[in-house]
Amino acid sequence: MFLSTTTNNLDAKGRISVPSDFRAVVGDGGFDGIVVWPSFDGDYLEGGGIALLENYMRSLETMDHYDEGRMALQRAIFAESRKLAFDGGGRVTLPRELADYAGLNGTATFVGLGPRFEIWNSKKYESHIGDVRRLARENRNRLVSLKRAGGQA
Amino acid sequence: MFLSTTTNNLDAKGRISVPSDFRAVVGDGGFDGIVVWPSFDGDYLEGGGIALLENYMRSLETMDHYDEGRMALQRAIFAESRKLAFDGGGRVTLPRELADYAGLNGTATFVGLGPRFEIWNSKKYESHIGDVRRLARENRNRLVSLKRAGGQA
DNA sequence: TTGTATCCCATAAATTCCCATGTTATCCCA
DNA sequence: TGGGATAACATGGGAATTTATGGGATACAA
Repeated sequence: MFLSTTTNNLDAKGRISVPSDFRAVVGDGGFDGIVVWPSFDGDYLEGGGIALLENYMRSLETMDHYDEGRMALQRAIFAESRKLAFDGGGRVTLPRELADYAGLNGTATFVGLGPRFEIWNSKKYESHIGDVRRLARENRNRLVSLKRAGGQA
Repeated sequence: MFLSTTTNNLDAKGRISVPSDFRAVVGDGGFDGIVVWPSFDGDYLEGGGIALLENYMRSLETMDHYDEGRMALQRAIFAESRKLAFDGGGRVTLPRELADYAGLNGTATFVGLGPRFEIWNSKKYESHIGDVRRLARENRNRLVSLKRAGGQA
């Protein structure tokens, strides 16, 4: 599970350290790295381990072959995804088109969201997170009912 | 279940002993430690075992993927949480931003609340607990009716 | 060649691990 | 039911390891 938020440097070669917590999560799937694609919800990147993409593939298989949504998801996620391997220091090299899409320069912010994570321009994320906190507070009552449904600690 | 209230020292390295009762509770989920995040409700921290976050994750997955509130909750909870592993002595290192958020220095107070717990600035908690007692007294009748409706105790 | 992608090495800072110690709680046995 | 032995806990300090990060050197391709 991807947790927490970390801001790391993006160097002149396009390299960035993946937070060590995140590296520990993606140790499965036989690929030592992460998978990243441009979000279709905004100008940031989404990513996860290879296992996440395999899950997506399995759920797509349950959808109708000519379902518009299915095809859109396939194109938006699979076609746009890049496999990024870790170097000896736990970094990946972010292809320029991905960095450009998310407006990344100097630093980038990894945001853990449970099963997947996002990579944001650090400044944009800071201005975005305020709204998120407000919305979360407004929706807190829905989480309380989840707590009741959800078992032990 | 997290019970009782304990005040422990927060040392210069940001380390603090997790009460041994609490450590016994979080032995599940394959992670030997706790998860802590800043409360939505005030300047203190909330925490629990990794299993609590996994429940949140499962429950959020049952909600509509494009629900604004769902996404806000996901961002606010997972992105703000930190996994804190126990050291050999049963302590965790509290990241500076969490300690700052809760105004912790010198000591901190762990408050067991059943499925989760809170971490407070000890002084603040002492002044807070007075209000809590008053509220509990005012709501005593509601607890009695619960007892009649429910099972034991 | 020129830009790009890999790989290797170096280093400062942060984090984790390990050991020591005083204190408190628990156990055991006469 | 007194202790006294034993174990568990909270806590401090230092050593060892891991991280994050920068800078070459090398190989490849446009």
